Amino acid sequence: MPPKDFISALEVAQRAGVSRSAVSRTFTPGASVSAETRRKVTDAAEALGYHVNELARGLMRSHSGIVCLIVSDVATPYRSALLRELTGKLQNAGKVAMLINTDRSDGSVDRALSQAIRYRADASIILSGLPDASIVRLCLRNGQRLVLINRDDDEPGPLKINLDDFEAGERIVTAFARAGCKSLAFANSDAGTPSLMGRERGFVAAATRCGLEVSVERYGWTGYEAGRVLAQRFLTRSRRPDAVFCATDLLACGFMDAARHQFGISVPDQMCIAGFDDIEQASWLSYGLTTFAQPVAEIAAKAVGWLSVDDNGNDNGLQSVRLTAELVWRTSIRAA
Amino acid sequence: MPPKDFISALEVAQRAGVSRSAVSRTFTPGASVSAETRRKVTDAAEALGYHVNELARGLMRSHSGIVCLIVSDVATPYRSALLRELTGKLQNAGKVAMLINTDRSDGSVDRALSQAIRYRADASIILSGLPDASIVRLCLRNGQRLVLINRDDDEPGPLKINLDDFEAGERIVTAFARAGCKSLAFANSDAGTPSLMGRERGFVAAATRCGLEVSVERYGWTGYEAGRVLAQRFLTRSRRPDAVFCATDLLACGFMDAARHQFGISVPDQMCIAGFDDIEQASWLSYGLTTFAQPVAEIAAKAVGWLSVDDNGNDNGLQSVRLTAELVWRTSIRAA
DNA sequence: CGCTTGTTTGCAAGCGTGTGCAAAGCTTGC
DNA sequence: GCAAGCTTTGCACACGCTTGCAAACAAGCG
Repeated sequence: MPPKDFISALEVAQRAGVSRSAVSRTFTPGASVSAETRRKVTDAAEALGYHVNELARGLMRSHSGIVCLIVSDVATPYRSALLRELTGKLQNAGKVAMLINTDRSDGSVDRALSQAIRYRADASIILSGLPDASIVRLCLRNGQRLVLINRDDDEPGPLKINLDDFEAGERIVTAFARAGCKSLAFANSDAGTPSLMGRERGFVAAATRCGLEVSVERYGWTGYEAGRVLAQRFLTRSRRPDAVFCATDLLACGFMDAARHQFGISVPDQMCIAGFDDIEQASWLSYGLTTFAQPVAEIAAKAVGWLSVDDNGNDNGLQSVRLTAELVWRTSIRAA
Repeated sequence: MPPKDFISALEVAQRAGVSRSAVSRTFTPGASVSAETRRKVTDAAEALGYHVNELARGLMRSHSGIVCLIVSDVATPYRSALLRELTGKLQNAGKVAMLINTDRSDGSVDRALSQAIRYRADASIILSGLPDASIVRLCLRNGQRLVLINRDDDEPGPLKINLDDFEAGERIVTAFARAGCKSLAFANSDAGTPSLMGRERGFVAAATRCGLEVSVERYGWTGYEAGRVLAQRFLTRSRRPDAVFCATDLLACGFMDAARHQFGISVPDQMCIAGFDDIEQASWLSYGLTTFAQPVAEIAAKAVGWLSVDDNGNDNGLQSVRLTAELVWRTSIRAA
């Protein structure tokens, strides 16, 4: 098999007996071509197996159609669900997703963004980490759009999509109180993300306001294993909490499993548990976790929608979106 | 903020007081540049915020550095784990991943591949679906490499990575037999994928060879819900199986949950269960699922490695790789 | 038929980069 | 001091496409 190069528009033009511009226009929506030549061109293209070279096209137009998704922990249920929504919606909008995995540590968000620039991405959507202010400015200066999801940053320019984490923390306190819980606990990771800390602050604020005992532990990454460790810490205390809010569903699953299988605690009879994210596993029979649902579809819709607003200068002022996480009731909190 | 276009090599050259070729060579590894000019160029580039335009570069060289990952059900644990490995390894190899989501039904793998062609991807890795033979040939003809993971196809050209599904099906039968199980069951999805069917065929072959009772049910997609439905079907029969092999861990989780919580069956005492994939949830305390581990890291390594072999014609004959799925023992099968 | 208006079409100038080629510069050895 | 050899540099072309511009053409109208 000879590594024959790709078919070019010129070859199509020659075969169709028209000029190169004609074939270009045929594949440019809204260009002026007669039905006759359009047919000749598409026939020739079909026969030759021609596909427009988006690289060359992106060189001429100033936009490439590429959108970078910058994300770590791709394999995590919440992240992958968001990824599914984003890629689906991006494709519907005629864009294509370039996935950059920032699992490796050192300043890799900045490296990811610089790669986005090298490929002249129209936009970048950041799901993990926080980029340096200087590179953010660089992106914006070159007309690259930027979306930050659940990463609070005050730099103006990027669109920031956040949840009502603080209020969620408050709301779950009243749910616990209504279930008759007296001694509350917050199980957090020590990642210190603004969203995680927001949930924590709202939770302890509401608890103290209600005169309820409340304590906090932070440990490790936001995964299942950390949940088990946190359970260990809380449940070996002399006085055990009877309600615990986990900053993440994964933490909650680990916590619940440890509580049940290692400490023989019955949920929700002896202890109420709530989580955050509403990952698929939260609805599994073994967990039945009452949790706050991340509106992933809505998040993705907002992000992609913002990318598609007209580029005619009017930035339409939108800088920040705040969505609410709905509490979905299952069986890990006693009925009132 | 003026949407000033990106900095080009020309501007860097002017500022550095050298020719444009010099700056091009500075950013081309292995090109001939003196230390003096290299310094001048990198300084100017730094000051101006210059980043090589990979689109233009890909136009000149015939390879773009882009590798397409074509996948459906991104949010599924096994798929997202594979995705994590692939993106990580691709980046280490200096490539960049373009993610194409084929969740939408109609012939979308073909559409995905045609997009890969339009962006002149160096290669495509297909995790889901099976492309049409004609478009496969088109890709190959243009020097695009193709990797099929767990999709058996006889078309020569692409690299095919598969597991020993049939043998795994056989091996689990002996595990069940050793645990004293008499009545075996295979819970499958009705997707009919070669890998799923391979497990099934190996399982029933070995079971009948051992003179054990065996029955098969197929239903729905390979997810948790289907597992629950399959449990319903098997466990409402007059004669219940005492060992069931689920084609997928997600099926197994659904099956186990239904068996325990809806039918009060104790696993593994009354019933042994095994799965396939070794997703993270399999190791969670609530499941402790004995299952075959997909060697995701190895799969990704093989795939990416194959993409990086020298392009100097010698296709090194490698067309097909067969990896073995190791059985990891947990607690869902009784000890011998 | 001539004039005006509107639609197609081809030409050619870019877009930002890599790279072969030859000129220029530097080093070395006699 | 000069020829030979090596390294560095600039020129100019190519890559495949879009698009402004003007020429060509078709149509409508008096």
